[in-house]
Amino acid sequence: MHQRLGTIFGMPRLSYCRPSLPDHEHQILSLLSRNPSRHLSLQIHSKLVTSGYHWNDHKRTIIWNSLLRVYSQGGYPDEALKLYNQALQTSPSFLPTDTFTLSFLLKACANSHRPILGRQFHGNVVKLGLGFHVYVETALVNMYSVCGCLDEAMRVFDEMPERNLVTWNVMITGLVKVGELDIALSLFNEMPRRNVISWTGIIDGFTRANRPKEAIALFHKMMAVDRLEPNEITVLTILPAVWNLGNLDMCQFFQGYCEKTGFVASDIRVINALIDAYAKCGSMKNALRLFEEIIANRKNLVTWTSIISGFAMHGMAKDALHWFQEMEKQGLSPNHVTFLSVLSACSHGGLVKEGLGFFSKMVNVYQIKPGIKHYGCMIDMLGRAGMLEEAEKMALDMPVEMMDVVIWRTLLGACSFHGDVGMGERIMRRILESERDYGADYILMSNIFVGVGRFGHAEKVRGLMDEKNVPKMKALSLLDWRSKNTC
DNA sequence: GTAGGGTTAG
Repeated sequence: MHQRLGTIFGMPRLSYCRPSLPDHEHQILSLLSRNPSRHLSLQIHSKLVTSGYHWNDHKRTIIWNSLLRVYSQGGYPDEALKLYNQALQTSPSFLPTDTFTLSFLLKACANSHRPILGRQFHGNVVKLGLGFHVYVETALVNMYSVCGCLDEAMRVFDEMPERNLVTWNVMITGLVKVGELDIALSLFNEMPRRNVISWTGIIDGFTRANRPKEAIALFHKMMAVDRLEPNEITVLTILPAVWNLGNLDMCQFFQGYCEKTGFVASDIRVINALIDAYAKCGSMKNALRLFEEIIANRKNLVTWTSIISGFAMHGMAKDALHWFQEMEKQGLSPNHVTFLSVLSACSHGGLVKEGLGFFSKMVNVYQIKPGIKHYGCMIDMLGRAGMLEEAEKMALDMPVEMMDVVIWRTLLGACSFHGDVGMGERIMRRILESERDYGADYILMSNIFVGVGRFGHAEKVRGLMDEKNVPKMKALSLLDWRSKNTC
C-alpha cells in the first residue's frame, strides 16, 4: 500500500530523505512546527506514506492536516490542492475531511484564487454537516471574498449561526477591497468587538476611497477609544493617507514611531513605505537619509525601486539613473516597475538616448515584456524630444490589445507642441475612430491648426466639437471611476 | 486552525 501511495502523491523516494527524520509522530509534528518548509513537508509526507500505516488514524490525520496547513499557508496552495485531489482519486478511504482539513483547503483555494474548486469544497462542508462550524464558515467567507465572489461571501456570512472576531474582520476587509465602504463601515460599527485588524481594515477603506483625513481621524480614534497600538500593517495602510495630504511632519512622526516599536528594525516593508511616503511628500532629503541608513543586505528590489521612483517623480533624472546603476552593482535585477521609474526619469529629463538604451536593456537583457505604461513613457519621451516619427512608430509597434486612446492623446499633445499638422490629423482620426472623444483632443487639434495659421480648419474642429456635443471636461467623479473599475 | 496594500506614465 505504501508503494502505491508513494506514486500517487509523487513523493520523493525514501533515498532522497534525510535519515535524520524522527520516527515518532509527536517528534515529526514538533519538527514541522519549528521548520514549516516545503522541503520538510515533502519529506514528512513521504514518511507518512511509507511508514504511516503503523500509526493510528488519529495521529495520521493530524500529520496530514499539518502538511495541508504548511502547504496552504506557506505559499504552496497548489501543492495542497494537488495532494488532496490525488488522494481523493486513488485512496479516498485514507482521506481525512474534518474541520481542519476543510479550513486549510479553503485557504488554499483563496490563495490560488480558485472559486470554482472552493465552491465544491463548500458543497463538501454542507454534505458533512459542518455548516455550523465557525472556523470552516469563516474560511468560506474569506475564500469567496478573496476570489471576488462578494455576494456568496455575504450570503455565507448572513447565514452563519455563530460568528467570531475573525469572521467580522474577513467580511469587512472583503467589502473594503471591492470598494463597498458604506456596508463595511456599518458592519464595523455593528460588530461586538474590534481589534487592530478591524481598525486597519476600515482605515484602509477610507484610504482607498480617497478620504485620507477620515482615515487619519480613525487612526487616532483607534488609539484613543479602543486603546489599541498600531502594528506594521496599520502603518503600511495609513502612510498612503499621510502622503495623500502631503503631511511631512506626520511622515516623521511615523518614522519615529516605527523606530521606537522596532518595526524599522524588523520589517523592510515599513521602511520602503516610509521612503515612498517621504518622496511623495516632496522630501527626497528624508527619503535618501532613510535609504542610506539601511545596511546593504536589507535593501530589496522594492527599496531600490522606491528611491529611484522618488527621484524620477521629482524630475531628478541623473540621481534616478545613478541609483539604478548602484542597484545593478549590488547584483539586483530590476523588474517592470523599476524600469518604469527609470524610463519616466529619462522622459522628464529629456534623456532620449539613455531612455532608448534602457528600453532595449529591459527587453533584451532582462527579458521583460513592455507594458502599456512603458510604451506610454517612451512615446511621451520621444514626443517631447520632437522625434515624432519614432514616437508614432513605437505606438504602431505596440500589441493591438494593449492599445489605449491615451497613447494617441500623448502623441497628439506632442504634435501640438511641435506643430506637426499632418501627423496631428492622422492621430485625431484614430482618436475619433476609438469613439471616446474628450474635449481636450479637439482643442489640441484646433490649436495645431491655429499654430500654422489654418484658422478655418481650427474653427471647423471647434464646430465639430459642438455638433457632436463632446463633453468639454471629464464629467466623472472619482467615486464613479472607482465603482466602474471594481465591477 | 479562520483575518490585514511595500515600489507603477501621461
